[in-house]
Amino acid sequence: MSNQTMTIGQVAAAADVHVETIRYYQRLGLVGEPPRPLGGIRRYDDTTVARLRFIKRAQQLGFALDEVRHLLALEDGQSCRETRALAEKKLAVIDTRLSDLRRMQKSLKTLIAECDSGKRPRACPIIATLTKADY
Amino acid sequence: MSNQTMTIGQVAAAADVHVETIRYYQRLGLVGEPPRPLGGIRRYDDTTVARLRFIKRAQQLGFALDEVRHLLALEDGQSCRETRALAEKKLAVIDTRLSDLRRMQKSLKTLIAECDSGKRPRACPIIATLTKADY
DNA sequence: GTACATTCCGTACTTCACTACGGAGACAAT
DNA sequence: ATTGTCTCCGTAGTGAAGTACGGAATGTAC
Repeated sequence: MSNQTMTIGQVAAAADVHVETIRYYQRLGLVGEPPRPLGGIRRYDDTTVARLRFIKRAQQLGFALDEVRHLLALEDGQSCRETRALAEKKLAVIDTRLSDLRRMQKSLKTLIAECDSGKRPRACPIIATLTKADY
Repeated sequence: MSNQTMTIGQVAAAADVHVETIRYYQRLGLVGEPPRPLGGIRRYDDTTVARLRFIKRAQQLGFALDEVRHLLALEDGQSCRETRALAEKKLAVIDTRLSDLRRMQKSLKTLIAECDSGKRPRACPIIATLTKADY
């Protein structure tokens, strides 16, 4: 299963992305292009599938493709020192993202709770709150 | 201060957005366009500033402009229930995102710790870590 | 009353992450 | 060996959320 046997379409199906997306990532250099046998078709193995899944998950975590490129450099890089530094930078990004999201979560929870506690004023408290003071 | 006295530029400054953004929102129907006195300039009052701040905060909470349009439409109608539903949908998205990020944070922290303890395997385990887990 | 800043309005450009399209060549099944 | 599906490659279009540009009119300051 690890030898180059899959077509791009099979890789796409396995990673649950579109063929065109793979080709787009290849253009961006996020995914490699195996050599094309003269007058033939490129073949892939499951490391490409793994890479695509990685990209997908990183994206779901809110990383832009440009940042994913750096994450992938962790995998491709040889220098432990460099790898560590990158990992730490990404960790800081994640920490920031987490606290941003926690703030949003808290606001929304409060708003919903106010909605539920029948003691709401005339207007919807969500609207009222959003209309009011600066965060 | 509540009568139509401000120019679009003053409104923009007060709400901390660009003039062009206001005009863009006007095109989208998120912000109204006061009538233009013949051969004159439109004047705004601070309700427009409030509206722009509302849009900004809703965006910070993760609402897309299209959803903001919905929120604004509900502002006059009393359908708190609908607004609540919208907020709850956003909250669910944020919750998912948070747990994904926490997982990523944990992975990276582990990675960095392994780096420090010097017993890191030959290859960077990031892709292995993130690829294996079924998110 | 002239210089400079703003407004108005339309159109076009930007970035991100794809998605679609079109035509030629390749491969697999009948 | 013909049909049909895939692959390859380039270019172009999409949608979200603006941002930039340019020319004419209008407003303000000195």
